[in-house]
Amino acid sequence: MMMWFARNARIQLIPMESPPKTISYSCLTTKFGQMMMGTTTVPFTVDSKDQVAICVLYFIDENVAKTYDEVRKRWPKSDLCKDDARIQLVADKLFGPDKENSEAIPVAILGSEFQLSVWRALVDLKSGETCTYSQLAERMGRPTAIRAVANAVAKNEVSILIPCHRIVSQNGASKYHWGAALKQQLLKFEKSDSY
DNA sequence: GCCTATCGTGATG
DNA sequence: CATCACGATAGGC
Repeated sequence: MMMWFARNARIQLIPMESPPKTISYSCLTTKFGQMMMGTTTVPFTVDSKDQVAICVLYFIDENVAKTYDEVRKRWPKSDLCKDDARIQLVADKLFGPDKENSEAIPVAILGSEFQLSVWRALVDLKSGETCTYSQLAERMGRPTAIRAVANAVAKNEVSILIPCHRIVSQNGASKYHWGAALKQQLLKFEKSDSY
């Protein structure tokens, strides 16, 4: 069985102040299909050393070229550098046996305060747990900003790691950037205890 | 099903 | 700046 990310992997969200200068990327084969991962380097908060953080994680739903174009379009000012070795290193940390007690996975994000708070709320959702857009809005203390929350959810660059698939609409309609079918698969898998 | 309230974004001038 | 159109929504009818 193809490896999948650890169920209770801890995600450390690191806000960026500007788009990454360079994004090192490569493709991965996962249980739910091919993905493209991109990383950048961000400064540690404690010392001045840099660390590698994931800033892009897209499903490749058609082909690599199309997904590359999506990344290119989202990050027009960043240099995209193919770097299989670096991505493999990160992937080895992310996938495999349950990493429940291991170190947090650094994820670099760029967005408004509102978007950051939505994404932080998403990361708090546990595997197998779902939440509606309106529940999320209420949790943020912005009960009427439902559409705004949905917009922010949709801007998530890092699928799976920021688990936007766990947000569902109140009548089960539930859209997803990479297709409602994949979203259902992910949810079913997370509820099935088949890690 | 259609209609409308709602609100952060991004585009546009 | 001001304005406008646009959603991965929800609720009323």
